[in-house]
Amino acid sequence: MDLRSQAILRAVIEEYVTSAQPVGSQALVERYGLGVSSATVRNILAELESAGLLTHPHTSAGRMPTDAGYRFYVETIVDAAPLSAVEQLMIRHQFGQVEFASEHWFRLAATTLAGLTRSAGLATPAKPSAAHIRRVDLVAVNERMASLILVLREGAIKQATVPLDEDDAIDQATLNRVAGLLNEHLVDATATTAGSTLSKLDEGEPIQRTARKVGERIIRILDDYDAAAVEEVFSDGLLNVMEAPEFAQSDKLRQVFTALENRAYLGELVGSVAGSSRVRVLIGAENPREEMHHVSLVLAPYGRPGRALGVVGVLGPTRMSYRHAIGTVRFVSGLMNELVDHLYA
Amino acid sequence: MDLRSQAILRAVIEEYVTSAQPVGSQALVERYGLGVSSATVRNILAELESAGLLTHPHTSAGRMPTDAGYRFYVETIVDAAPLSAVEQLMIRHQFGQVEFASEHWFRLAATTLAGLTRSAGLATPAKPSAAHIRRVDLVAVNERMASLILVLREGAIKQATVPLDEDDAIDQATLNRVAGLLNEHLVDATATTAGSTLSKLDEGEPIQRTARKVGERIIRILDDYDAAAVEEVFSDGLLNVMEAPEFAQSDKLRQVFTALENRAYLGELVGSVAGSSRVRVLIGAENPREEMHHVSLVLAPYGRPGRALGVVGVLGPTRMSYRHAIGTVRFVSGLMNELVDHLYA
DNA sequence: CGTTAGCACTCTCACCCATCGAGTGCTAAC
DNA sequence: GTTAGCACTCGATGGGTGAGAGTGCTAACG
Repeated sequence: MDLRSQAILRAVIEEYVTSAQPVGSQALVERYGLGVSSATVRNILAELESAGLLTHPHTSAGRMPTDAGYRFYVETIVDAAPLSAVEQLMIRHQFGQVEFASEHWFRLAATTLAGLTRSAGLATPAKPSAAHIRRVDLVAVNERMASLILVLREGAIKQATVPLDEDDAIDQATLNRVAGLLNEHLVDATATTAGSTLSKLDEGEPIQRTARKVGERIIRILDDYDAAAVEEVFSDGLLNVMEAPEFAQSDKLRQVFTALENRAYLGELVGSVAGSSRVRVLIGAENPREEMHHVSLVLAPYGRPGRALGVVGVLGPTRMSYRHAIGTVRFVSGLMNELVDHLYA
Repeated sequence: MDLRSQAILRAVIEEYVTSAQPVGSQALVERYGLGVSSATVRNILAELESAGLLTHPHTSAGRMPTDAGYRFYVETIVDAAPLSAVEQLMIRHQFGQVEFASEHWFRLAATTLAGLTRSAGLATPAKPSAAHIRRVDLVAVNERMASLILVLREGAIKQATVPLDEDDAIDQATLNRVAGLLNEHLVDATATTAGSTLSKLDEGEPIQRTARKVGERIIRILDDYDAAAVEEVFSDGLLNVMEAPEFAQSDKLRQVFTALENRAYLGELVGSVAGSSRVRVLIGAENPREEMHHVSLVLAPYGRPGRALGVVGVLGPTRMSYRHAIGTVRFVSGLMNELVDHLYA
């Protein structure tokens, strides 16, 4: 496609993104220094339309981009707009303020994305392919119950109660010895390796027997953690999307919200992105989900392939600033990469 | 007010709650066996209107309740509708499925309320007036940093990193001794009592010196926890509210959502409810917040007065089924009471 | 041959107006 | 006190109209 046509397509898209109104040939000539008359622009607009990149809501209206138009724009016309140094610094600072645990970061990522793009921010926690034990702790609750606290290398903390029999060790001092034993043997273990380690414990010895019982509970927790699909998707700034004029009659948006509540769908989405290592853009009807045909997603994975993977991204109207969104998502996913790396360093 | 008028007010409200349309005298006579003609009903409707309990959108339209009408209905005409035994059992079962920690319960409470009332469910965690230490644990991260894990009796787990100097104890074995010392002295302490206990430690002895340093960090965590306003308000089912026809043009609802994002406002709300021990109903313009004039809140506190207090509730259009909402909120707050009691038993 | 001016044409939007019907409020009779 | 009857009000609906925006086409231009 010739360069002038590209410039005009770009102008149409960028005008439409800000105004949310179909763009006429006149307006283009006036607002963008194209150096040609409106008639010429009209000819080109007609070509772009027959190429499927623009449409017409009706004969006497201006042009607006199609999904294919946005796709072409994203892939060939513009590059992502990187964040300014100031913005980058501010975001890094914010991440420095929260506790050092992946459980907290992903929420902040969603909030940050929402604020920067004035769209909805989405993020999932970095889910490890197999969680590793970092620390085991036992606290006596009463004569029949202990509270188990399990710290994972991934930054998560899990808590559970373990019932104890009469022949188990039940006072805090003994529980401390049990926990000591478990820490000695299970640090850095996963669900799989923990199993074989435990089987070596001596059933005859009381401390070891209790340790084994607790260990089995630990394995159940790890299994649950590993097996859970998308454990949680945090979203923020859905309000921003509500403010877009195309969603004034909230019908379309309600469908989007409903789709977002569907765990299975989110799981698919995350899965589809996790493979690649780049920012993925899903424009309108490119999304297999019918309800999402009026919105676009800009998603990127973060974390360590094969270890822990999460996804961050932005959801907005198809009429969104892809340049800005892609740049922002790229930066945030990069930052999350760094953070997760620290957990494994 | 005479009984027949009450019956008619009740009929208007219950009809309006389901139909969302102004109710005419004819419809009332047909659908509710009132035993009088529509003309008589009209006379009474006019009285109810001059009493301020009903309005008119315009001359030739039916009647709809005012906020005062709903208020009268809630206070004198109907009682709360208790949940069926089956529903109660199902809910109890669900709460049995999640981990035993107040941090999880309040989310489930919001989700449950949303589902049962088909409105938005709100819940805050039970915030203790002063958090109590239940367990301290230290894990070596590297030569310069330890990870501090603090378990509170209230069910919360806090994590922080503690920087260590050269002259501190830094290997895991030593950290275990430090943690042991802290557990020995600080279990059941609050921020206040922990301070005086720590000051008794001997600065000359290395283990005790490190313990003191960690202890100071612990106090900071406790202070933050105690001082935090409403730490979190979890809401679920905002979509249910979006589906109400009065919010078809999403403008009003957007204001509500914006108000809900305001922490300070939520703090006020929670504070206002925490005092009483009953279900509190805030109907439309009774709410001091202008943005909330088109919605109603049904709130109830839970927890132990003077110890840990949280709030659960429902947000819906003023045109909501108060009977059902009040019954449901009452049950859920009662259930949460039981659960929190277990933490202190 | 690409570019441009001119112009007829199309379609939406906003506005007006008449009609319709639901529901009221009043009056007079029961 | 209750009811039938009736005039009246006011929103909703639908058709008609004019203005305006923007197109597509044609013919002239460099």
